[in-house]
Amino acid sequence: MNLTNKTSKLTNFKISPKPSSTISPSPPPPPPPDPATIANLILKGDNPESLTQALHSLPEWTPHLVQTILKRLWNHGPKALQFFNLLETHPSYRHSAASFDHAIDIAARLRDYKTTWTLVCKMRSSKLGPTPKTFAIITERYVSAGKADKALKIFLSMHEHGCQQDLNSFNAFLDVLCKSKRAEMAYKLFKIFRGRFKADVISYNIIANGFCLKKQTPRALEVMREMIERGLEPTLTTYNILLKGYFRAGQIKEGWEFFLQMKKRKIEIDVVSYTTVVHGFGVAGEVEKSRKVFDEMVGAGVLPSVATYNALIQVLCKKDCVENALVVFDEMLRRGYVPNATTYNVVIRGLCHAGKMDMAIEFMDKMKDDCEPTIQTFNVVIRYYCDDGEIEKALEVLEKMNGGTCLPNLDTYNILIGAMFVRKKSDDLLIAGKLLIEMVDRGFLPRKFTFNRVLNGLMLTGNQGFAQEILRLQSKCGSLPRQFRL
DNA sequence: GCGCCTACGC
Repeated sequence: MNLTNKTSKLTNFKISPKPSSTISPSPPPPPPPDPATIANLILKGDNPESLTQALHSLPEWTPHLVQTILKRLWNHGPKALQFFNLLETHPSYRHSAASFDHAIDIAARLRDYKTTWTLVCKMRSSKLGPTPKTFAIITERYVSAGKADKALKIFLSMHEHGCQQDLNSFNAFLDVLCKSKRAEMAYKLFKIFRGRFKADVISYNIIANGFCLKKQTPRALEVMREMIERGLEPTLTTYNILLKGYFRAGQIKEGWEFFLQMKKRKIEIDVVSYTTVVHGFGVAGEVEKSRKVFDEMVGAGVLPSVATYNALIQVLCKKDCVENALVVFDEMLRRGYVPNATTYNVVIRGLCHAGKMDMAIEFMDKMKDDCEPTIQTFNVVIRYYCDDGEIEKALEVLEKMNGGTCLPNLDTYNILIGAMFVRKKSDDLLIAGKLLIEMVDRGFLPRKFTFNRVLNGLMLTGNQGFAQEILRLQSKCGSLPRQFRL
């Protein structure tokens, strides 16, 4: 047995089998394994054999623990899949359907379709699926990779994988198309298949929302009329979709009139409607109207949600000043609301934008009492440090990420690499090269522009050798699976 | 299964 450093590290964290020197007759059970520790072990473990051994020797694997670790490794696709594969040979643990879905999502995001379908086959032979959820994930990834036709074929062949299509999966597929701005294609398919799947209000809502996302409110209205003609009653969701559509398309007046019409027709306006209007007015620069609607809703017997507060706080940050936003933030706390990650991210962005970096960092620490910082939190702070020329501080934040909760994503790398050119320092270019290698290693594909920029920089600063290395990496990337934004 | 809040189109 070859016990490496990595395995003894496990002992330090007390997640290996109990020590033999127990005094009490019934020793307390070992503490549950800490997901962060295990995730870091996987990230650092470059020796697959010792890693396998370490993971297999863990006392209790649960689907929940596996899920948590996969989530943590989300921005390191190759490592996440390695982890998933290593557990497949575990003597007793068996993957759950949810873990399979997660691994399939990661493989498809890496555009590693061979692995994706291998996992689907394994899922089937373990009698865990594939489920409609699995197909929603796969088709979404194909569509966002620009392969909508392939996604359609996959949807239509679901039954060959032992998964029957029904109205729910049809709606889910339409939604995938609409969310990636393919409302026209979704609408065509909808017309072809609505009889076969007995399209319902939700199908119509999805299509209407698809047109709204493309700022085509007249088309969305058409869809709504069509549903009425066919004897389906629009729901509050239908109206809220249209309402949002007007504001998103910049039709503020139309949006407000639509809202008044909803009131007039005695439609029970809910917190979503109000949040839409508060946000819509604010984004259009109508801060006073935004506030007025916010104040009105309580009188109308509709309580604001955290999302409503988030909308108002964001509006004040962007169109008024961060100080007034903080007043609302405090008011929210006084009324017993628990801010979520969006609340903090909005406030942190506002503080950064106002040049109050120290306060932003304070909020980032305070945030941990209520929720975990997200990738957006880190990216905002890194971006503003870079803009301020505080490259070292930005890199410190990156270090923190790699040692902790949230791994850097494509945006993080793009922001940082971009910042390595402002000081015209040779050392910065070396860091840019290192970051480029790291991001490729983690399954992100840099744009051609990024490669060329780093190459030029390295050549100009006399780092020909390193430039050669980057060049080799670039040619290797041509055949690598591609990954893009989340 | 759809709708509100971070982030949005170059």
